[in-house]
Amino acid sequence: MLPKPTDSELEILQVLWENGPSSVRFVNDQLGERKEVGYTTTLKLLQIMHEKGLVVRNTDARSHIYEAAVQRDVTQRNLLGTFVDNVFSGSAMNLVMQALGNHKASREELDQIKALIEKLENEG
Amino acid sequence: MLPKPTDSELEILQVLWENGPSSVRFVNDQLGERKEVGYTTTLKLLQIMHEKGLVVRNTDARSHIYEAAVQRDVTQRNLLGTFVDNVFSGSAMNLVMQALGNHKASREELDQIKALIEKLENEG
DNA sequence: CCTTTTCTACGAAAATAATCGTAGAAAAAT
DNA sequence: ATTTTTCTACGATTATTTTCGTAGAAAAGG
Repeated sequence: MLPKPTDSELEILQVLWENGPSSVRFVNDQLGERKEVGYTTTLKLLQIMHEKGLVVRNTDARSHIYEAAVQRDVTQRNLLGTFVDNVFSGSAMNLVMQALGNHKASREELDQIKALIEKLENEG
Repeated sequence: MLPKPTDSELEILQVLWENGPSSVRFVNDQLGERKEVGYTTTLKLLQIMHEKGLVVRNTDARSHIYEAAVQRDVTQRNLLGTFVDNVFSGSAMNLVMQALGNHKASREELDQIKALIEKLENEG
């Protein structure tokens, strides 16, 4: 089983998920738009993530190209699971209620959710 | 602004939220039901949490009584906020869909959510 | 060519979190 | 009364995460 990405690793994964295979330079530039971060810091993190198996890389060219080795939705699901356990004592419904109640949802979003619920009702 | 509780601190807060003001011994016993943890570890954590302002304590008796200084739902809301940012790029709806789709929700739970949605629709 | 820039690798420091050992006081047990 | 148990305080250690400096090779620029 792959280890859980840390917060910093997650920031990098977001970049890779949204932009596909990328060089260290590119990832670092993307991160740099939100907060200052040293180049070798990003490099080191990507190397660690490579050791962990969170990313794969192509070292043909001098500047290596990194790519996410874990799927976005799978990772989100895993992290969501432990988050629900830690913060909501395992009650996903509790979390949903909290998220819905707090977020200003648009009509379209609410409709989406209603559709999903009906689908679930017809399955179960 | 109070600092965000760490994972271990959160475990302790769960105990305090569910049982009200408690001694170190009681908290430690509760935690001990799920995993082995040294008494002084729990003590130390509670002392740190006290410094941070996450708990208040009564030191009248020899064994001090600790109480959560942060509300459960407020804390959950805060943590949910940063979690949504970190893992779901800020999209709470995305998280809700993921949570709903993945969780085996009971009919009662689904009804609850539908009711909440309708309430939201009538407000917005 | 020679200089400057751009890489990777590696190690280590800094920051944060978690765990525990020991000492000494107070209370409880015998 | 003496021993044993139960506390707190405090410091230190360990583990984990994050950050960065330096060295040396490769590429690019002049």
